[in-house]
Amino acid sequence: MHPVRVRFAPSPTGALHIGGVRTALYNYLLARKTNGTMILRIEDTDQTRFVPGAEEYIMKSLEWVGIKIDEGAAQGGPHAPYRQSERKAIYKQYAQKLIDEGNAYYAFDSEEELEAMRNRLKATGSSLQQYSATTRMMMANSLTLSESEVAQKLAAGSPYVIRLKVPDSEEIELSDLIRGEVKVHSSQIDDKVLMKSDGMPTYHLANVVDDYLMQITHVIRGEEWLPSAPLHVLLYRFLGWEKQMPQFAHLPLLLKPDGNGKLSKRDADKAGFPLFPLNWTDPNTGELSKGFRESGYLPDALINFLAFLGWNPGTEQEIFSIQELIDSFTVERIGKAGARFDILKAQWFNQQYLKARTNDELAVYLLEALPPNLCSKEKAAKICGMLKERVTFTHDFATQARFLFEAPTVYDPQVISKKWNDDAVNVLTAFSEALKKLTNPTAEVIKTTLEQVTTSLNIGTGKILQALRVAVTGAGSGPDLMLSMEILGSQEVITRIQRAITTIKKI
RNA sequence: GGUCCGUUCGUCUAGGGGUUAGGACAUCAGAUUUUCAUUCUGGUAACACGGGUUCGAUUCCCGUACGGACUACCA
Repeated sequence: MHPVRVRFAPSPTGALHIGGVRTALYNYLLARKTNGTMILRIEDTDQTRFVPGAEEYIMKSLEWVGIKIDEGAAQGGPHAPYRQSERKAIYKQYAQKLIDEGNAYYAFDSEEELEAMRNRLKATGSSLQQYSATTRMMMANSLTLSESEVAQKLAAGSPYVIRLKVPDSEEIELSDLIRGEVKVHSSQIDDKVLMKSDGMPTYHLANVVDDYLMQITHVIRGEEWLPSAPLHVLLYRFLGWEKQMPQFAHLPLLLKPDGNGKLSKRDADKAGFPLFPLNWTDPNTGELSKGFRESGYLPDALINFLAFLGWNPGTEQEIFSIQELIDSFTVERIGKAGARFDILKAQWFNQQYLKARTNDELAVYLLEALPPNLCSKEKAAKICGMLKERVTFTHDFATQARFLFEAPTVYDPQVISKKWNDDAVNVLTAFSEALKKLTNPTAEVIKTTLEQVTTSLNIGTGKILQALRVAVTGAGSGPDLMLSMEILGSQEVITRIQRAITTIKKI
């Protein structure tokens, strides 16, 4: 396949939704697979929805998940600027071309007039309440007004928009890589606003102009754009760019985990999982939205999970590195139906990736949760090695390792009532005595020591193991006890056993 | 309402005119681990419905139902 030029084009109106991350991912995979170019274009044409920090957030998020941008607002490139607000003059020029050639027109209607038009149409029982071929001649625009009236209004600075003059009766065909041929009749499309009264273009114009100018070969975007894709085809045609029109691929939506509909923040909050890559605090409301990173997910696990929501390689392999995804990705294997977001599956992926990390890599997650200088790197790596089979999230290391740094203050009452008895106390007493004779014993040595004690007292090791565990850790279950005691050190183990014997007696 | 898109186990999905409809997550049972977790083995579980076409349809066609997206001077 020839090198593609693809773009991810978010608008900086808030945190980057996980669905957006998947769109970016599919674009990225295709770019890398074909040795093509990945472009990040900031679509900030809506000044009213601008949110400070959102653009930086998007960039940081993509960086975290490992999607590297070749051309974009931050890295520049041959088609700079990559921020639409900085390309205002460019759009204006093409809007003018459309007007000059009779494919667009000025419209001066106020909001109230538009509202009145829609109500009028509604009252007649019309199925469409649109500014279109059937209604445009009843409105205030350069089609109905005389040339001098229009010139006068323009000169007087009356607010206006530029609308596309959609042909009234024509079948518009478009070919989608995922859905095949899609046909829409032009009567269903309204005379979309191309330039807003503030001088900014709308998405429709800006997107077509930029995709052409930036030589985009494939437009991979969410399914919500499918209904307006025929409009974009029209725009390419009127601008004389039909031969250079990119190929379209409209991705299936990410759906709510239960019930139906597009996945939203509400659903995520309700089900208690994040919906954004990184933590995000809304500058206006101060509301904090949890990120996958802060919730303990690994970026490559998240990417693997996301890649499989709407795409699959056709083999039985489930775990894919980003490079493997790049190698096996094809748009042909993208599905058509929306995919439910199943956080349990994401957790499983995370667990698999955590297990595959080296102990040294994992040590970072433990260390960052601990007070400085409490634990050496080597010790942290050892602890993580012991714990890695039992964790789902990065923060699990710290919570599960807690007993190694803090002696228990409470003891699991269930274990005590079932397993704490004279035999246990006898073994523990003798065991701690035996430990005193050892220096830095390994798990192996500790184990044989314990077995020697139990055999000499003629008590099964299994009978008292739970008691030992509860004495040392406070809990009835946990990681390998012998290894835990090795890490704790014999002195600490002795102290804990003795404390347990005296405190539990009182209960 | 209209337009467009979609529909295989609970979920993500493979498959495709004749298959014991395959895998993964979840779930259940057993084994291992003298705990829990991990791991292993096994089980339950799906072609939305109705018509065609055909010797045969889950697969192709048409409807119906259901679901979704869109229907802004938002993207």
